[in-house]
Amino acid sequence: MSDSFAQRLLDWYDRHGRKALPWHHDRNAYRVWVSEIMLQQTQVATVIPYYEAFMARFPSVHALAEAPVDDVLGHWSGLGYYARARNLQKAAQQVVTEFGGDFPADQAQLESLPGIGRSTAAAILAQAFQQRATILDGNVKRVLARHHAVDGWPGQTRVLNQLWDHAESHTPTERVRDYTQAIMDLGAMVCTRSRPGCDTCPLSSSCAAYAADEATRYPGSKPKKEKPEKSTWMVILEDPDGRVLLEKRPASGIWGGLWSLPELDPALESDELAEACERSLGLSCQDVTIQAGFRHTFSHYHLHIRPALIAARPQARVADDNDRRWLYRDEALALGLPAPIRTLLTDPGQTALL
DNA sequence: TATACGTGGCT
DNA sequence: TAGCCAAGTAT
Repeated sequence: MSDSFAQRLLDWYDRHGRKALPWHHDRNAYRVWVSEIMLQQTQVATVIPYYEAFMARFPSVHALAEAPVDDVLGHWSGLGYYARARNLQKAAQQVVTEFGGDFPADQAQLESLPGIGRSTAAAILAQAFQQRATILDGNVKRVLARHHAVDGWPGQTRVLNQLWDHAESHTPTERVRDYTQAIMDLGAMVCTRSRPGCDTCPLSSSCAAYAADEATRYPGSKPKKEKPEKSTWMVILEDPDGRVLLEKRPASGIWGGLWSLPELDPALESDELAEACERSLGLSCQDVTIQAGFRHTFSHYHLHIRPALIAARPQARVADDNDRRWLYRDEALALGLPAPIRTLLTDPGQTALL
């Protein structure tokens, strides 16, 4: 065992740690990997129901590799960061073709797979293979920034490198799987962002921030920047049968790869929408109704969404049948609709449309 | 190095 | 309540 830091953490874990999360049973590299990807920037309570449904549908790396991508995205819909889902399937296909269906127990080879970075590779090594490896997620950053009174925002390379150094130096050679879970659990349950439970923390006796009574000063906060305001038209094109036109979004950008209502150039005036639909979608429209807009806030900008209900004339046809489909709402919900668009389609209270 | 990428919980 | 943040990675 390395230092008393790790030992105190393990003793605490034995009494208070989380040991019955869904990915803790039937533990193998595939199950650990899926959980780690879902848990990136996403809280445990949010992940659990998605994880259960995902594993029921894609129980093995082969099942995931062979599935239609819309099926994978559909199971991810509502979780956010959809590149994770597309990368997940790409990586599954690579594991099958390049590694014979077995995840490599090697840091560099794991990192060669899309969506797996330094910390996720280490988590898989520790959790699935019980190999000594060092993780550094948000919880660990907070614990270490406080324990060593590391100044500055972890987004800065200098600060990040310091945290990695501390993380490496504390990683024990024995019980790495439990240690890795322990330091994350401590961050999630005791060394929380606000109101940390220093009174019950096993590390308080050596914690520099606690000694200075300044736990919440660490880690340093991100410099704040003004979020730009963007705007878009979202058109609810309805054909005489009551079907709605959806289009598959490009793989990059917001809601990448998901099916959503078509967007139109925000510079268009409302009386130009019908003509714009005819031009860009190749179908004839009538009866444009502008709905109340609403603002949606993302990590880096605000988006003002202006919904427009447009009736398509009978026998309307669109170009690009692969990328655009007329669908009844129930069918639409089975696809990878992102949550805000799903709300538009299903919540009459919000839009007074449907 | 900075920015893009989502959604939901917390204060 | 509006802003901050969460089991990070890719570009």
